Amino acid sequence: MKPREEIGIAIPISAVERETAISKDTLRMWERRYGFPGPTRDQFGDRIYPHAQVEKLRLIRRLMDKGYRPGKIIPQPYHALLELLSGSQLLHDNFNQSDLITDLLRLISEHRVSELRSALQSQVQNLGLRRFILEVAAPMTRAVGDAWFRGELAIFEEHLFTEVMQSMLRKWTGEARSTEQRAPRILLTTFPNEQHALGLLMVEVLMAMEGAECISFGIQMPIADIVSAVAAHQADIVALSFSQAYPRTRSSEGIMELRRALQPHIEIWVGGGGVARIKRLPEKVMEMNDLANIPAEIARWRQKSDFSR
Amino acid sequence: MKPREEIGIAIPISAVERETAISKDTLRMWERRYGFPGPTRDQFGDRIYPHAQVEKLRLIRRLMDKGYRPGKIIPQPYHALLELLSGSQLLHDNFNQSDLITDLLRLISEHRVSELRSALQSQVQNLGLRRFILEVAAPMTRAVGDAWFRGELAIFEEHLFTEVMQSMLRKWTGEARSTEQRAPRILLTTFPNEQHALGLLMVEVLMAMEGAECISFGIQMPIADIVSAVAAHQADIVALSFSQAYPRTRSSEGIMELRRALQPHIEIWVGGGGVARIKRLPEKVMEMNDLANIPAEIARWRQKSDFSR
DNA sequence: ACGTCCGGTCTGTCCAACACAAATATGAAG
DNA sequence: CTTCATATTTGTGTTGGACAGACCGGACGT
Repeated sequence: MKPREEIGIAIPISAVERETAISKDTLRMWERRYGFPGPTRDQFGDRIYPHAQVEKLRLIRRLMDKGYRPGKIIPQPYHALLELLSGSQLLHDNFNQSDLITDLLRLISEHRVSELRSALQSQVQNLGLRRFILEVAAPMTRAVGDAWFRGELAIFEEHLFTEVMQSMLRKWTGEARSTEQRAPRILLTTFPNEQHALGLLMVEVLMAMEGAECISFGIQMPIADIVSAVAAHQADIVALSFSQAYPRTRSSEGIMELRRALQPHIEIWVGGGGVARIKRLPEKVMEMNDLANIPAEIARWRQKSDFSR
Repeated sequence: MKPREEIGIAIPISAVERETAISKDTLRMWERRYGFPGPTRDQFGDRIYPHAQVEKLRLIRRLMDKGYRPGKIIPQPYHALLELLSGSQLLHDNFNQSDLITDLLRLISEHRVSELRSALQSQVQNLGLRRFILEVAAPMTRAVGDAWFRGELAIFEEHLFTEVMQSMLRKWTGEARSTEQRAPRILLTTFPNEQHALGLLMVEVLMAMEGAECISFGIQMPIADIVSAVAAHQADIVALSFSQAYPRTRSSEGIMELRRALQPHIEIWVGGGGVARIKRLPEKVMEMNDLANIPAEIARWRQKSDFSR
């Protein structure tokens, strides 16, 4: 139990773990192996990390998410890493970023909340819910995450965007629907420590539009509880969402554990930036790499279901 | 990096951390100090925890959230802990629990989701939004938390209730309102590590009904960010929600830090089960011990504001 | 040219044992 | 009953080491 006075500019190891999502063990290991980070010590001999080092760690974390390996990037100076990042990603993303997204981002950074809200609302009117999610909500969520990372948005501005978008999406969830077809009953959730709820919500709305019976449990559900809930609600499919930041080992390990615990006829669908990087998924797990595929997958399930009946 | 074969019924330490939210370090420390948990070892000498021990750990975790200390409860056998759990709060709460709440709880435990949803919906119709929140949503949130604690509801059932209620409440947030009176601009959020969003949502809806301009940042906002956001959005009031489980020291310390960082004319309103137990609140902090007081407080603010103009 | 197998290197997570500040309980004195 | 000082409890930090599995690059066969 060692909370103590903030040291102004330098933060303790637990705070670094929270901010960078790099575990304490790994931070100490890097220090031993690569000589970075090289935190100073406080009056009790505990590590405290200066702001600049934390910034570099964030950069490293982001590059690792893109596939770079620690040994190659940790020894390099900050500016070289920045170049790597802009070389790999900025071009691609800014290129496809529509004017609309850019305008909406500006509304966020200028704190014009009500204008943001009405701009989004009118997009829903124009495009319809389905295209709104695919062409506005999803790209914007990605753009906001990237802008936060590049320091163009404060974390609280990202939070605010999340809230506004959540309010909009929730309006279309959880309403009773009746369809002639057999509706797959889909249980939606995320693993523990996953904080991002937006991806899940977008999926929920899209699935509901296809006539699926969605039961969302929100974020952070222990695996054992997922198993109980599947049994209790007689779900046909479990849909899991993983954000970019979710540790690869955790996600693939967790998915395998879940696959083993569930009966084979229960399908597992996974999606989000956090699964794109996983190389080997277990058998009998569906990767949804594009929200636009949801209708096709639900149709496939219905066909399979009719056939086996 | 040590993913390896699951041993069927026993799980490695990382999985226990994920499932119980007790850190690896703490698990090892308890083993040394109290002799529990006593995991067996796999072929590599790593700890693997049998299912029964994980269940006891979950129980311990719940009791600690209610204020029990590890040293007192860890040595006790499983059944004794179960008794502690059911004995602690049962009397008081069942006494003034209305039939309606009891019925709704039954719908949750029997997994009749769509019926729960329509039952709630019709309550909104009957009572109006304001009375619905005060007389149904708030007491139910408390009842569900208690039922979970007593083991009558699984955690996934509490999650599901939260999602359903959130969907309902979100429908009334974030809509543009225009009032003649000067609307206080209210920033809503919680401190880091606070997971409960429902209280905040209920407050948001009630405040919005009084014509306040609510800007909700969702949960888990660092204090420094709150300060920046107040400046950016020129908020008049910061409203914070604390759930029962929130550590007392963190809340009172955090509130004091926030009070020091904000200009004196910015009001701080705090509420929720987590502040009821705090003895000394700093000067110039409003405690909202009842949701029903919100209209009066907003009226007070308007009067004060008119006067000082 | 392309796929596949195989050694060597890289890397994160686990282990042990200990240290100690802060939180909490306990008991004494006003 | 409150207040203050002292004792106990408890989580998080420390060092240093081990090693399984992921990853890379070269050799080989088709």
